[in-house]
Amino acid sequence: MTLPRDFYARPTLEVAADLIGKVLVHETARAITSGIIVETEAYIGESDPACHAAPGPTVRNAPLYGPPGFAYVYLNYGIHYLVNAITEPEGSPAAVLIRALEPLEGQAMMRRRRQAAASLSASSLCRGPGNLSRALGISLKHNRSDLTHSTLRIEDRGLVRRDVVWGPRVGINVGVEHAWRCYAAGSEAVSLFKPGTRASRRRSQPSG
DNA sequence: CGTTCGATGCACT
DNA sequence: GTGCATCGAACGT
Repeated sequence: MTLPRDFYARPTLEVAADLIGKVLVHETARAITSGIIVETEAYIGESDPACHAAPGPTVRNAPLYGPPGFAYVYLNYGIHYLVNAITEPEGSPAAVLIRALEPLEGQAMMRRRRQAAASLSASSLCRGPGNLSRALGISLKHNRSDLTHSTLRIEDRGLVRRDVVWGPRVGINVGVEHAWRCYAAGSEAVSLFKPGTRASRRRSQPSG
């Protein structure tokens, strides 16, 4: 079943944990692509410096202030679309970023959309927030779409509950003190899975 | 194996 | 004009 709105109208950390093991689905005329959510991050309120609501309401971050259960999609680094699910009651700006999926349906279409080499493993197809958007064909036009009533949705398929691990959010330089990243223990589809390689990436600081 | 850096577009100042 | 909630190629060990 598709997750109802009250699933999202809760504290963001609860939603972030409960989304692990649910299924993100994008249905088009051509194909259904879907995957099991194995990694999320919470972005909570104007006091969270890494949250897009930190500067207060703007045109861009308006979906964060809207009702829960809607998608907040935006372009990052000019290249990647990032998918969030709006949480908490309307007026309380918060969201969960979906960072990685284990591919379920439509793997052939995912490979086509990503123009992936045949050697690319299935667990790499939707590893990372930019990659999963590309594999599922999600773009800016999905911003503000209703995750409870649209071709882009999140379903509960009654899959076995996963062990969930919390850690610091990645890819940001502020708000690092919060352990608001959450992932399924042992999943190879989780981003930065290989210890010591991808995990050690850091943004270089301009030196004076 | 580890780390660095360019691509690329838009919101915000 | 600046700085991103990223990715992967390229380079140095």
